[in-house]
Amino acid sequence: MAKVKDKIIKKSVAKKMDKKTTAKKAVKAPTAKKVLKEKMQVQEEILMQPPRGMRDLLPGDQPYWNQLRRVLARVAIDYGFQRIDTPAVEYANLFVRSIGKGTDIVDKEMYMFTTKGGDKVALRPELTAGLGRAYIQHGMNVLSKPVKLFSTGPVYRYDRPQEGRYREHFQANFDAFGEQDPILDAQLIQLAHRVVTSLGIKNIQFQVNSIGCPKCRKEYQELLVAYFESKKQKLCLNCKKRLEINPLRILDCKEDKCIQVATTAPQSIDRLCTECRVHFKSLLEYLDELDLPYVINPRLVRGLSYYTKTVFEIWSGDEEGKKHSLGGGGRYDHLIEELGGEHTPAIGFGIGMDRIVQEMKRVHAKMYIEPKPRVFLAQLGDLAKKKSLNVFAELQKNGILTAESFGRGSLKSQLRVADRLGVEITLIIGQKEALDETVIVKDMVSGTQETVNHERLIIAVRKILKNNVVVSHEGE
RNA sequence: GCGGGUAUCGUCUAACGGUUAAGACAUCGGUUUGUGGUACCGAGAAUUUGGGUUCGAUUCCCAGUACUCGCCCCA
Repeated sequence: MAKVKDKIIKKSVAKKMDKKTTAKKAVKAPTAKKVLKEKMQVQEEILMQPPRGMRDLLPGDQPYWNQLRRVLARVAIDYGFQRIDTPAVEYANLFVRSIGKGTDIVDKEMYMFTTKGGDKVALRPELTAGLGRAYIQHGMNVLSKPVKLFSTGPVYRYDRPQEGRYREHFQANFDAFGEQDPILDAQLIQLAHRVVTSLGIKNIQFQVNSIGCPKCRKEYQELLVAYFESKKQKLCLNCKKRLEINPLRILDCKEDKCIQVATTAPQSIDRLCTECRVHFKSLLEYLDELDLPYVINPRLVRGLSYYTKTVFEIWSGDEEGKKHSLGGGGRYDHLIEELGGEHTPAIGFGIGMDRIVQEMKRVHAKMYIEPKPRVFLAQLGDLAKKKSLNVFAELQKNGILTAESFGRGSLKSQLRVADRLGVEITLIIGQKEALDETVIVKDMVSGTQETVNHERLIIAVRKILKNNVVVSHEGE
């Protein structure tokens, strides 16, 4: 924490001060003290760590994230989804209306605050609501249907952090507006499947269910409440409360006794109205046709109240039989209407990017590694140092990715860095070369080097790189 | 929000209640100043915070914090 770092600074500065005071005179002591004090104050203020549940995505993790981003972007194009970005902050009411009162997300887990202007706003707990808002606001209903939107970004939930569960996490959303045909449902599941499998994640399972439309769900819910009322004594404390607020979620309870009660409870898929039953049936037919790994889970409910008909989740299983939820979604045929738009059937799903990355690591998935520089530029002496910035820019302009360590003085230490980076060529500019307008081109593999004029530099570099590529291809 | 576990350099690990808190890896510098590797030398770098017990706490006790596991919930 902050005080740890204070100590560190205190200690190191104190030590340095000792050295200085003994070596020279105590002239600089007051400045050092002042610097120390300022540093301590700053570190106290910022605590040297982000708030609870927030974390950094460090460079070491980025190859996984890059791979994921690339796959998402590619799949979005393939399936005709267009990118959209909406703000992380929206009016709180948007989420209260869409996700629904009585859900934990809204009641317990939403970051809400009042702005200086007095607006009640919230950090988005999911992406769909904002997309719906944008859809209405920008009149996307006039676009040809379905309107397919793809979005990624941070979402926020005030949870207790755990592994794979953060207060800020990243979701990717695919949503299709304006089409009620169940083939869209199937296509979206296919898309989700494509995303995870092209990342190398295996042992995927989809769970699907239908929770009906408002009409048949109401009848079902009444039936369910009646059933649970009769068995109320056997339910856990939480579920007794749920009976009042959100009875569907009792089906989802993990308590043994509730599971027992729930297994014999009436199932929503048995109580669907004709329209919903037909919809669900044809979805299943499509899924069978696609040969996707799915099971029907009659107890799958989902925590957001805007869902209708189809709901589904993506799970992956590990060797120990543990299952990890990667994402989920469903149909929300009435959300746009509830937000004040015209009747627009829609379906969408979100995946947790953090959890996907977690899975990628677990299965040692392929990562996307940025191209590495194959050339290093070393300089020696003041004049060469000045020249080197231009040479560097020249190389970049010609598409030659170049590394450097301009801050280092000795040629030896620069070559050491070059060696560690595994570059194939090191360019050396010393005092003499700077005056002659030449550069030493050193082949790091053979160790040979030649001095070339500036004009011939790019050609010389390209020649060596080209030869190396041929060699390495033959080697493979 | 509730319960359990854990906490030492950047990382991984050591230290009968008494050490100058040790080592490895990594980082930086050097081995006569314009050439990589190895080797060798050197430097910086930690007891999560606050209390208590004790002559003395990294070590024992209590609390806070963070991480972690299970619940709740979810992605």
